[in-house]
Amino acid sequence: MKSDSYTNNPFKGTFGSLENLADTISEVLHCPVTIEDANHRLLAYSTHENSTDPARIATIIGRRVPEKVINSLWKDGVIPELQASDDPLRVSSISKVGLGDRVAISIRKNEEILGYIWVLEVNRHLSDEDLELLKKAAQAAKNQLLQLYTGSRRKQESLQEFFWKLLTGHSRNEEAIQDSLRELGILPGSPVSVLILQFPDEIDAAFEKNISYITSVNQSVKAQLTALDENQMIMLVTSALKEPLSEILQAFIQSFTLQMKERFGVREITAGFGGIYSSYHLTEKSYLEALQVIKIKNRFKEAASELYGYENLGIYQFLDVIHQQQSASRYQNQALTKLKEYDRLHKTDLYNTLDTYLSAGSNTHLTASLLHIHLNTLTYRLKRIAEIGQIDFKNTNQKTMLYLDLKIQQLFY
Amino acid sequence: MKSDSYTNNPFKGTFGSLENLADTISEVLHCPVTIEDANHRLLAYSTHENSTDPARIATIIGRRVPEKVINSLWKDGVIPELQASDDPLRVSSISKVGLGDRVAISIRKNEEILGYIWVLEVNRHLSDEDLELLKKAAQAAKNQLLQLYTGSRRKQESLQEFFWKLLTGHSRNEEAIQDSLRELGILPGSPVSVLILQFPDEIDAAFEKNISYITSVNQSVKAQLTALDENQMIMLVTSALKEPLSEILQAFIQSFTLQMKERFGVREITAGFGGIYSSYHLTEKSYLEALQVIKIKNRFKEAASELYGYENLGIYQFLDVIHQQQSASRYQNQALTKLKEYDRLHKTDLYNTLDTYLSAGSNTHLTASLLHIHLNTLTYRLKRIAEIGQIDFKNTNQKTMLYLDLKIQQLFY
DNA sequence: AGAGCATTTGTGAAATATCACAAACGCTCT
DNA sequence: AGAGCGTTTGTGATATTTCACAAATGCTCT
Repeated sequence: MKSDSYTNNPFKGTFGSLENLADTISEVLHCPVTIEDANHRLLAYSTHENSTDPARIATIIGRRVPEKVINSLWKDGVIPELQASDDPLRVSSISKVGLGDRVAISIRKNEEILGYIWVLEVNRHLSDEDLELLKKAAQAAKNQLLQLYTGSRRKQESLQEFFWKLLTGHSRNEEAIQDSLRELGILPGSPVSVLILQFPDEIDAAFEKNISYITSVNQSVKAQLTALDENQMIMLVTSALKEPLSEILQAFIQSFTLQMKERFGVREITAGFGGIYSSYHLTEKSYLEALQVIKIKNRFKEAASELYGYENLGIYQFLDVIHQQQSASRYQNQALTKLKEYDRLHKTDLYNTLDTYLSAGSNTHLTASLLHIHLNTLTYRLKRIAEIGQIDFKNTNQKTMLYLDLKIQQLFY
Repeated sequence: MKSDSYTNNPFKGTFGSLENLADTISEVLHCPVTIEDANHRLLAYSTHENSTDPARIATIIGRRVPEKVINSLWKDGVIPELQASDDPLRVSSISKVGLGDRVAISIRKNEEILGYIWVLEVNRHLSDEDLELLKKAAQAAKNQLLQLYTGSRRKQESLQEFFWKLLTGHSRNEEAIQDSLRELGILPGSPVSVLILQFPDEIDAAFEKNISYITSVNQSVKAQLTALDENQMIMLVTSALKEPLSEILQAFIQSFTLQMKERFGVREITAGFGGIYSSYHLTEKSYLEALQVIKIKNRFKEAASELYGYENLGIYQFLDVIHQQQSASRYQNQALTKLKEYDRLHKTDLYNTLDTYLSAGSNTHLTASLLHIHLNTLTYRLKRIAEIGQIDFKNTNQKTMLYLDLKIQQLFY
């Protein structure tokens, strides 16, 4: 009878230490085990196994889960899902951050998160029974952790993790956010926006120092929160100046890119910021908008080179909704299709000519020089384009539609 | 006990005729009652009451519910809802078609609709108990109707009602639709589109004759189904010719409007057609698109005067999705706002000037003549517009955005 | 090879757009 | 009333676009 009970729940009773518990779980499941607190600080890890993955090694070495890994888990929605449930969650490997296949479960008392247990599936794939056992292990860990947190030691969220929670839209309550901000020593003040600085390569510690130096020296823009995501630096920015934030940010980006180039020889910085809002629960929106700006700038290098703010994106703000509607109704721009077909058959360049011409605001001179062709060549081509594509260049509606469709095709195909 | 059972269900037992049943229901509920078959043909009506409404009078006179009323009930989703449930449905008065407040219930055997009972709430508002009684009345009517439909007399849908079912998207199964069409003597053939002809006034019988004459004389376009909706004639059209249907329809509309003007002196006809599809379950889509065309043509009289097909709407296809996205993100075009404010303060006409200029494809000559102003006046205004609105007329993105925003404001405000 | 076609380049004239400047108009404010 | 400002109209010079036509080039097909 006792043996039976043991098989059912090998984690009954108190263990001397969390290390003992980690080892026991590891023994039962035959997998490496890590136990973290709610802030992803390492509490204990099993020692019997040798095979493991880079993320676990880094966690053990640093006695904390690397920010990179935490960010990635937030972005993929893993942590929110863990926090919302008592059940184990299988997490597929994320090689980008050195994370192998694993199963995780949260340690919770009621709704409060106390920590997490991670089980690496290096040796074997956990069965449904194993997952049941893991739930029991989490129960056992709960008691241990409650003893650890003796009233005074409340959950202290890291700035970074809090920021990721905002960025991924997992904090919706404006008042709660403002309270947290004050606790974290940040004065929640007037309009903020999410600014993304994207560099050619992944940002390492030394490089981050350089960036931080330039941003902190700058007086106009204040970064309330900062996070790194591969080659992007993400900042929640505001300003004490009275000028519109969009202008301040624009000026900041220009001076920043200039300084990075002059001082550290870094070129090819793409920077953009999302909408400017007065509520922190719109941080995710602003972040997504900033990402959209970055995407557009990468696609339309020259045309969008002077664009930094989402609100200034112009038509680029709407290309995706138009595209969605077009896909739904199986729309195809006949003129463009015909031109492409003609180009293919005759090895001509009408499609690109039309794009350049329209993008150049129907300016023949400019277009010809951009294409390095004779003015008359251009006019000839335009005549052919009008014929083949049944285009009336005096019809603004049609011309606008062509322009939009051209940009959509460049963005999505 | 017997009396009790009678109170519970006064409609038990068979009645000699449906008229008797109608009178009994009317007595119990103190309201006028009408019973129709599945095709809205009058089967019986109560005679004890005198107060009634125009729709009921017309139904009794014509021994059928007027098409106008049926169409209206389809458009409002009343009939689909009745058909889907055994419960009574309260229908608010639709004064446009002479319909007073009433309660309706379908008479069904399993999923098959046998008919409907209508109760006019002229004297009193029916209570929940009354509605329960009505359900029982429908049960009683079921038995009567089943005797009426003796096997051979199946439900024969009218062309019009079938068409409305298509137009309102209540027929989704393509095969079933095609079967129905064949039954109705229509050969389901190649691409169809929904064409709407809109006239200045409501279409009466005499006028319908004139329309029908012109459409039937025409050889290129064939109307498979037709319906009237106030001042609109709605047609499901196809063609035997091999030219693209859009071109045929365009030519047809032009000749139709010309003939209506010459022969009957009818001006101000707005015509448009939706997408051209090869599947009948897309009829609703095509109908909605045709309605969109009509809407655009009414808003942008001159600019859209040569547009008839949805596929040729160009930017007008997307103004609504762009507008939705803009509303969601509380977007406002700063330049336009500033210009409007300036106009208000200085009693100038910059906003309209910009609109005309952009719509005229940035052609100064044309714009000046359209506005009846001197060329130099225009150039001066453009300079001011650029200053005030911070507009760079060489920036195509910005110009396009302005153009779109102008059209959106005209469409939605 | 060479006819046939689409394309590119060159030239010049006519139509349009752009710019600079001056004068006149109309409204508001003191 | 008249100064001040913004607006409109007029004139002329200059730049740009558009059009017509001719010639040269390049490619394909037989």
